[in-house]
Amino acid sequence: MLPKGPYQPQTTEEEILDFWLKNKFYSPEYKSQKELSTTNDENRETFSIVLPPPNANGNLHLGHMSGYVYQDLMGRYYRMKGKKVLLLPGKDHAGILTEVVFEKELEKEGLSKKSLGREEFYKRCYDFCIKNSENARRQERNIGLSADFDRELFTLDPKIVDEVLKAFELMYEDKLVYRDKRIINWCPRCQSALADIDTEFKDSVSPFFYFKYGFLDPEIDAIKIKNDFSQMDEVKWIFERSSSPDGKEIYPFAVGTIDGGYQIETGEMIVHCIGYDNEKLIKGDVIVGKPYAIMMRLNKKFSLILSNPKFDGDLDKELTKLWKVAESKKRDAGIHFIKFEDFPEDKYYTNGFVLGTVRPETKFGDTALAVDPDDGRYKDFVGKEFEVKTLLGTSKIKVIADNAVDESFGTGMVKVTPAHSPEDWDIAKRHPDEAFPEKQVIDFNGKMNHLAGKYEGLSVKEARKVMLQDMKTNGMLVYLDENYENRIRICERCKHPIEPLISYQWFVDTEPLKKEAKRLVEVGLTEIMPEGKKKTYLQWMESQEDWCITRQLWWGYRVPVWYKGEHSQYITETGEVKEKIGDKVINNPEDYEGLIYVGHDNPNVPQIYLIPGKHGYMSRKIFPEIVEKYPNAVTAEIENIDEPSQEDYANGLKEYDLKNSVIIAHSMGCSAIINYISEKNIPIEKLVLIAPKLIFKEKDKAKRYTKMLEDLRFDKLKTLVKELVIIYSDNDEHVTLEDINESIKKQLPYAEYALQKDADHFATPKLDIFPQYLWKLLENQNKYGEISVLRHGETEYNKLGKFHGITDIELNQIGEQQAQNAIEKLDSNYDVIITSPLKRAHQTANIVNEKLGLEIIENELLKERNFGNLEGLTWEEFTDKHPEEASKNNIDFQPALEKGESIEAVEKRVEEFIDWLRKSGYKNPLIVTHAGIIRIFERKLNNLTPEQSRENDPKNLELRNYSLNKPEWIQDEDVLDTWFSSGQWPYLTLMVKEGDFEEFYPTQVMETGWDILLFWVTRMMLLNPYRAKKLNTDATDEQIVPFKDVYLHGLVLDKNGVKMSKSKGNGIDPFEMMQKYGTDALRYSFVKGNSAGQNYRLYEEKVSSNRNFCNKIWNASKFVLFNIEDSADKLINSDRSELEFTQDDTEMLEHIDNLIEETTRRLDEFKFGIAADELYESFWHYFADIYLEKIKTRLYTKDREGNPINTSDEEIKSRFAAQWLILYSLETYLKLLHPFIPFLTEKIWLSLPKREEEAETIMYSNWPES
RNA sequence: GGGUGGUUAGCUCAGCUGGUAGAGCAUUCGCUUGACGUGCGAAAGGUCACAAGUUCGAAUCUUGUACCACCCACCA
Repeated sequence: MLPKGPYQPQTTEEEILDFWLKNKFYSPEYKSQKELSTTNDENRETFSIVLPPPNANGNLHLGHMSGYVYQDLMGRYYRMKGKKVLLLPGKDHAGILTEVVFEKELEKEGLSKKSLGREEFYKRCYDFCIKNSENARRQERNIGLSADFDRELFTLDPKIVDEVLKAFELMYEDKLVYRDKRIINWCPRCQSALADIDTEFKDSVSPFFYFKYGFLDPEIDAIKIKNDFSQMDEVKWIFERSSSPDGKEIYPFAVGTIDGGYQIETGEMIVHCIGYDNEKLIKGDVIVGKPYAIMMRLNKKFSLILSNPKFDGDLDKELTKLWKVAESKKRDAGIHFIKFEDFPEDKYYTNGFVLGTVRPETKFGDTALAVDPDDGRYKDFVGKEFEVKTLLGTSKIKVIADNAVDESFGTGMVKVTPAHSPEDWDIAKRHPDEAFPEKQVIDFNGKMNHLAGKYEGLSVKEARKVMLQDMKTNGMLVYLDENYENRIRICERCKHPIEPLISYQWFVDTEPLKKEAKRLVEVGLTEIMPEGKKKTYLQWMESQEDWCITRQLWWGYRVPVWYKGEHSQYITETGEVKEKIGDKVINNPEDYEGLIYVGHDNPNVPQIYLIPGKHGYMSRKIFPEIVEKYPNAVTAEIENIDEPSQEDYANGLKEYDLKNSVIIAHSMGCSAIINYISEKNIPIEKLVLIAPKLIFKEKDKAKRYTKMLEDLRFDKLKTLVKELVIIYSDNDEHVTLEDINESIKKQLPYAEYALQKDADHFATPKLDIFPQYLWKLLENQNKYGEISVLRHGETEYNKLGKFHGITDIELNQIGEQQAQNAIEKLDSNYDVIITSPLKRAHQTANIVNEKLGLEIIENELLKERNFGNLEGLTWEEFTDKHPEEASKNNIDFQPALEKGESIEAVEKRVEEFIDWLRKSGYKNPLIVTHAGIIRIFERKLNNLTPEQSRENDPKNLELRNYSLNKPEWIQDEDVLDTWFSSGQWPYLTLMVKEGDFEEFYPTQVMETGWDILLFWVTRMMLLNPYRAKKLNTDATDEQIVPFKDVYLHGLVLDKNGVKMSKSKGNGIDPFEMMQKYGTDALRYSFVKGNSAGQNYRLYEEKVSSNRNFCNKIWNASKFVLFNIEDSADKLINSDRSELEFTQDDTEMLEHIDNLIEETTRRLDEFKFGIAADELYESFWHYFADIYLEKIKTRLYTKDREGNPINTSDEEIKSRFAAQWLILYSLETYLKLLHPFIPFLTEKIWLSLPKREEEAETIMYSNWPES
C-alpha cells in the first residue's frame, strides 16, 4: 500500500536509489530472478552507451544532466526489452582547463607550478581531480543514472594512459603522427600551443597603422582634391539622391555630384553633407557648402565632406556619426577621414607602398608583399623585388599576387609575415617558388627578439607604442586609424592574447583518417541525428587540417617520445625556427633518424626479464628485490617450475618479447634461455647468468657442465648477446675455479664475470652476494660515476648566524673537530679531492685528507655565493633591513642584494663545474664546498625545486652523493591534447575490462550535445575505427565504427533563450530543482516535447507542471491499489480472455494497445519528446480523467450510506473485469513511463501484486507488447 | 564568404510518411465530502512569417523572399 497524501519525492527517491544500488541492478552482468529462472541469456543482445565524461574537476550542471537523462532513458528502455545494457561512466582530466584551475588553487596556498616540480604537481592535481569528482559522482547516482559505476574510469587511470600512449606509438609507426614545424596558436602566458578550439575571440579597438613601405601613393588624388578645395569658401553642388542605397533610411547627409561634374580618374566624386536639414535634401536642391574634410578609402575612392555654412553644431561629432553609418553599411576599414586642417601632404604623401596593419611589430618578419592578382594598381609591381625603407634601415622585398588578398580592403596590399600570421603562412606555402624563409621576430615569451633590432626585448605592446613614435618622426606613418575594430584571438582559459608562432610540435596526419570517417557516415554505418548535423560533420571532414596534438603543459599524458640528448627549439640569426637534438640540428625529417624513440617505456632502462631456475629459488628471493628497484622487470612464468623441461621454458618464454632486453637467468634458467635465444635468433642487450653450474652437483654431472660450457653455442651467443655476465660460486669440489675461469676466458673473452669464494650452498648461493654487483650491472649509463659532496666545518660566522659568502673565515675549533670526526664516515675509494678555495673548505679538505692521502685540487667555481652588502650581517640585522625578504626566507632566489652575485650566476657557475667534472675523467671525486653550492647540486643533480633544496639544507660535514650521469634518452616535456584521449574514449573504456570490447563494441548510441559534435564526435570517428582495425585487421566496417547512432540533444537555455552560464548567473541549479520538485519531474522536463538537436528552454514552471504529473500518477495508483486490494491474488492469476469487458473496457484496452505500439515506435526512432508527450496525455487525460471516472461506480462496494452495492453475480463479474483492467493498465503505464520517470514508477511497481513471470524490479520487467 | 536551424494560441514549444490545428504555462467561468485543489469540469484564444508552385486537398512537399538564432572560415 502506498502512504496517503501527495507524492513525496525526496524520501521515495532515497529509498529506491538505495534499493537499486544495493542490488547492483546497473551492472550488465546482473541477472534478474526472472532471467535466472528462464533460459540462459548468454546470447542476449547488448546495448551499450559510453557516457561522455564530464570534467573531473567540477560539478555537474544542467547540460550534463540532460545528457544523462537521455542516455539513461535509452538504457532503461533497452534493459526492459531484454538487452544486456551497459552505460559506461567516466571522468575527463580536461587538460588545460584543469591545469589553469589548479594553478589558481595553488596560488591561494602561495605555491606555484614550478615550485612544486612536475611530479608533485601532477600528484596533487590528480588528487584534486579525484576529490572534486566525488561530488559529480554522487550527483550522477542521485539523478538515477543507471550506469555501471563499478566500471567507472578516469582518463588518467593507468590502464587508460597505457592505451592512449599506445595509440601514439601505433600512429607513429604508421606515420600518422609526425613531428614538424608549423604556425600554431601560442599562449605566452600558458607557454603552450593551443588548438583553434582552445582559443576564442575578443572584440577590440586597436590602432590600425597605414604606413609606407617604398613607392606607390594612391593618396595622390586626395592631395589633388584637397588642393582643389581647401582654399574655397563655398562650392555649389546638385543634390542627387536622398536615401540610402537600399532605399530605406534617410541619412542626415546625402550623396550627390558636384555642380559641374567634378571628375577624378575613376569616375564621379562622391560628396557627403553635414549640417543640412533632411527635408531639403529629400526634395533635391542645389546646396552651397564649405569643403571641410575628405573621406578617403585607400582603394582610390574619395568623398568630399561638405558642411553647411550655417550649421552651428559640432562638425567633428557629425563627422564621427557619418563614419559610423558609412562603416555599418559595409565593413570597410579602408575608410578614414582627414580634415583639411590635419592634412600635411607635403610630409606624408610621397612615393611608397602603403600598407595597413594592426600589428606593425611583425613587420620585421615580412618576407614579401602580396596583392590581389586582379588589382590593376599594383599589376606592374608583381614579381619584382624592391628595396624599401624600413624602421631598421632598408631591405629588399618582393611583390607577389595571391587571391587571399582583397583588393578593396585597406590598401589592397598586404605584408606577408609567415611566422606570425596563419594566413600569411598559407600564402607563403602557396608560393614555394619565392622560397620564403620564415622570419620569427617574436619569441616564445611574447617579446621582440634580435631581429627586431633596437626593439629587441620589448613586449609586443611596448614595441608597437615605440614604433608608432618612430614611424611618426621618420615619416613612415601615413595615417593612424584609432578606432579600428577587430577581433583578437585570446586563450580560452587565461584570456591572454594569442601569438601565432612557428613551432615544432607533434601532429596527426588526419587525411586518411578523415577519409575513412567520412565514408563510414556516408554509407550509413554511423547515423547522425538530427539529419541536418550530418552535413556539418561531413564538411568538417573535408576542411580540417592536420591536428596539433602536443600541449606544453604538465597535466595530461606525457608524450611517449624520447630524444637522444637535450632537445630544444630556438630562433636562428636569420629568424628561422630550428630544433636541436643533442648537438644535431634538424634540417629535414630524415634528420630525426635515430634521435627519436617512441614508446612509453623508458628507453634508458631496457626491459629486464628474470628467468627463474628450477624450484624458482632466485625468483622467490632476489627477483622480487630486482622488481622493486626496476619496476619494468618481469619475472617469466614457467609451468612446472619444480620439474621444468626445456619445453616448459620455451612455452613460458614465448609470451615475452625478449628482443634487445636485459635477461637475468638463474641456474637451470641459464641453459634454457641460451637454448631459446640461440634457436630463435633473438638479439639480447645484456645476459646475466647466475650460478649456471649449480644444477650439477655430482662429479660426472660437473664434467658434463664443463662440456656444456663448451657446447653452449658460444659462437652463436657472441653474435646475439652484446654483453654477457656470469656470476657463479666456486666451492664445487669437483670443478676447480681455475677450470671454470680458464674455460670462460677461452670461450668468452668478452664476458664479464664475478667470482664468489664463499657461497655456502650450491643451489642457493648466498643471496647477499649479488645485489650490489647486480645493481651496478643494470645501470645503463655508468659513464661518469658518482661524486660525494661534503660541506665544510663550522666557523665563527656560522656560530653567530652571520651571512658569509666570500668572506674568508677559518674554521673554529668545533669546525676542526667536526672534520676530524667525519674522517671515519668516509669511504676510501675516492680518486681526488676538489675543494672551494675559501679557507673553511680547504681546511676541511686538508683534515679529512689526513687519512685519505689524495691530491687536493682547488676550483674557483665551488666558491660560496657572494652576498655583497649582506656579508657579515646577522640574521636579525638582515630581518630589520629587509623584513619582507626575511619573512619569505627566500634569500636564495630574490635577495635584497645591491651588490653580490645573483642566484642565476651561481647556478651557471655550478653547471659549469659539473660540466668540467664530467670531462675531467675523475670517477669518484670528493668535493668540499658550501651550503649554497650544495643546494644548487640538489637542484641540478637531484631535481629538487628551489623550495625543496632550501628545506633540505646540509649541516656541517654532511656528506651527500650524486650521480653525474645524464640519461641518454630524454623524454619530451609535452603532454597530449585532451581530445586525443577522449577521441578514443569508446575504444579505451571497453579495452580496460577483459571481454568488454568483444561484447560491447561498437556501442549503439553516442548521445551528446550538438555543440560538441565537431570537437568530440568527429575525433572519435577519426581514431576509434583506426584502433579497432589495428586490433583486428579482418574487422568489417560494421565492427570498427565506435557507435551506430549519434543522437545530439539540444542545449539547455534559460527562460529567455540565453545559454546558461555561471558568469551570466542565469543558471538553474539542477539539484535545487530536484530538491524542490523531485528528480523525476526534472528528468521529465528535459525530455517532454523536445526534439533532437533543438535547444530548449528550461524554467521552473515546466518542472513544477511535471511534478504535478508525477503526483497524478501517484494518486491514480493509490486509487487503483485501494480498489483491487480485496482480489489482488485472484487478479494476477486471471486470464484476460475469461473476463467480461464492457464497451468502456474495450476502448481502454484498445487505447492501451495503441499507446504501447506508439511509445515503442517513438522510442525506437529516437522521438523521445513525442513519446513523453503522448504518455502524459494518455495517462492523465484518458486513463485518469475518463476511464477511471467512468468505472468508479463499478468498483465501489458500498454506497454513501454504507450499504453494500454491486452484489449481484453480474455486477461482481463486471467489477472484477474493471479491477483487472485498471491493474493491467497501471502496470503497463508504469513500464512505459519507467524510462522517463524511474523512481516513482519503481516505487509503485514494488507495491503492486507481483506476477510470477515478472522481475523483482521494474528495471528488468518485461516491456509491454500490444 | 560558406553552412545549419528557426518563424505555429499571450508566453514556451510539439506536430512535417499532406486530409478540417495540439500541449504546458497564463487567462475567463464553474466545482467543498469517497485517488488527487500539485485537483475536476468547461471556455476563450491561431487565415501555422510572406509569396509562388505541386495537389481534389499544404502548417506539412518544391522554389523564392524577409526576419531571428547559431556554427565554420576570414578580418592584412
